[in-house]
Amino acid sequence: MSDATIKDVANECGLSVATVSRVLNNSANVSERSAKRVHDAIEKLGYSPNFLGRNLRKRETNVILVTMPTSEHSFYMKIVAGIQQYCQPRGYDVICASYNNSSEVEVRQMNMLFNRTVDGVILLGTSYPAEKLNKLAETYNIALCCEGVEGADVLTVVVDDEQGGYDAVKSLIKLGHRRIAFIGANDSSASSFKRKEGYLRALKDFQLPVYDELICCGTFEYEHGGEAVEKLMSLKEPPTAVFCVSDLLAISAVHKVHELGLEAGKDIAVMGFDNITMCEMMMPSVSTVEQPCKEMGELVVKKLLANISASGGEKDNKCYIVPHSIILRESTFRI
Amino acid sequence: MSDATIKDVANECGLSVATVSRVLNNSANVSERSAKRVHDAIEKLGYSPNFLGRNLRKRETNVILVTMPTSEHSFYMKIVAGIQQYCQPRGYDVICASYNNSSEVEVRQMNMLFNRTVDGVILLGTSYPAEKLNKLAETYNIALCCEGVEGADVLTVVVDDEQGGYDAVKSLIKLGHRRIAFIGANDSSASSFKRKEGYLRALKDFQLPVYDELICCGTFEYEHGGEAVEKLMSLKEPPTAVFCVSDLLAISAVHKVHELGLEAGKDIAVMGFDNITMCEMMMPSVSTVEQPCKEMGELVVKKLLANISASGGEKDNKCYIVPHSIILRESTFRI
DNA sequence: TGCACAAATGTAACGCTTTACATTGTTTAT
DNA sequence: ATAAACAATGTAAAGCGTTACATTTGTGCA
Repeated sequence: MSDATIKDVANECGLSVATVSRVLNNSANVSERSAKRVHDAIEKLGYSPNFLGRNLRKRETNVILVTMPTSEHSFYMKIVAGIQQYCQPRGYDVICASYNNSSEVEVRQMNMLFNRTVDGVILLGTSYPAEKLNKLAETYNIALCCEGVEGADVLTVVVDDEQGGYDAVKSLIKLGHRRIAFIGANDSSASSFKRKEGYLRALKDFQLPVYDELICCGTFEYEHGGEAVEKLMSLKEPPTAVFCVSDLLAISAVHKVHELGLEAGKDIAVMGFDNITMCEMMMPSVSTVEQPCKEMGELVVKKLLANISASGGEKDNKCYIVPHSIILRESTFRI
Repeated sequence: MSDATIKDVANECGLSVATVSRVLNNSANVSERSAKRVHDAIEKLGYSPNFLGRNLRKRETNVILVTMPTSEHSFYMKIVAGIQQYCQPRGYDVICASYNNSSEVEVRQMNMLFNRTVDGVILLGTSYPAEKLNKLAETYNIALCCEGVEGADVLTVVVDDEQGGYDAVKSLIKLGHRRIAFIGANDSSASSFKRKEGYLRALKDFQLPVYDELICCGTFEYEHGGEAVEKLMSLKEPPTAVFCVSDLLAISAVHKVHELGLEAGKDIAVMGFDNITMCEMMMPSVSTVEQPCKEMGELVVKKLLANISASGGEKDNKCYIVPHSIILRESTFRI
């Protein structure tokens, strides 16, 4: 079964391959009778068109690739869900590939773009520098989502990270906190850097001093959250609140707080960023800055598909900012 | 840049396309000098081979598809990580697609197999019945992982679900529990059904009575865990322990217990299945039956690739059982 | 020097589908 | 009745690489 080609179908029903192809693509100008004969033959032979041939001819694959630093993070998967939701009714397939934080693997995966295996790529984070991305965008259809790259004139969908950080810290201040710590990755991550900027601006706006010992820059790795908290709580004057640039770090922090015999949401307020599912499952549940993942996914792929269709010249390479929102849960409290 | 074809490269360097192709595939019998000329031309033109052409000719794509009911479950992603780890050094790419529990979407995704977009598929759960799978396996390279299908003679990698359930319940019994509840999906899920069988066998083995009111079959949805616990705890004689067929259900249960003002690991023991990352992050951390995800992923894809290579006849369609293990954490306790 | 053989390169068919263009058969308008 | 328009179908090229087979070039040995 099903190594049949369109030619076999044509022979089977006594029509030409062109007519069979027309039926397959339901083009105009094919008689009822022929259509039926073709369908019968397809049924009989268990024929399924070979997309390699079709795509080669059409110079398109109707497949969008989503790459991400790691697939073991539900945040990315939420975005993928949004992308899929938009693609499905439009005849596009979505495939994901995680490069496990290896830029080497990322480069390999981008080959799917170069060798025409996919029509476009959405990068949820990347190790490519801006110039490289700009160059790629000239020839191919690419987009960034949730992690922008400074200086990249590439279609991008992100929240306002700086403002998000600002709002998070502001909400902590409004709850009465004065000594607020920061736990983030290092500054080479655009989003972490910007969220820190927001943190600093909020302190400044509310005339709170910046204490260097309260600023913990490390990585996005889970462990870093706990380690930072350990350090913070051993200070002679520990913070009463901590803003983490990701929920994963926040959860790690909450955990460590508990391990230290303290209670998040009572002894120290913890705030994250992203609003991953786990925030609600934690006890205490974790306050955070929500990124509208589904909407971001839908928006970025909508724009990307538009670029793909508008194969002639003028591509949209704007940066779209989507609104974030503050979600207060049990891990924060009024002082 | 890079709409160059192999022909352009051939013209550029004054050699035939055959020679260029040989260089590209580093076949034997091509002179140093020619190789260099080809590489220079490729560099100059920014050429990247079109895989649609190549794959069409070679009748292979070197891509493996992994389908799953939902991508928002870290358990699946752990398996994918194992699959990727095995594939990467062997020149295969891995792509994932979630069908969001819609069999319609699943069917659509399987088209990638029929239309030769991928060389093989690994199904982490499926809505296909056994006969259908058997038929597919005749023509295509498919494998099941973590969720087997009764009666499907298809390459499969799973843990012994029945024994896993047995061992989980046995460990609860050893901790002194006598009234042990069961929270699972309905019996149409093979894994849930088997884990229940194991639960029942353990009760029988240790001469404990089966109480129907302690058996809660519903779905794999998060909410079901909490609802079941609510029901269980309102019984005149509530259980002292509960075995859940998945960690997600267990976590939901732990949550509800907390909401009811009780404490998991103290007032009631909760045990899950899978050992997803979240188990360790919970407070209390959740006891569970570990499935060796990475190993399962590696094994299933190893066998699948072997089948793909052995294109002639004798395919391996055995069912491989990998060992599970019991992990006791804070959510269980000695009574 | 000439022959046998190996290495390097080229030619062209093939894989599968789509589609511009050509052809045949019908219908409509004049 | 005849030309014109149209619907249905067919023919063959094109899309890009791979590879069996053919050809050319080069090497080693008698």
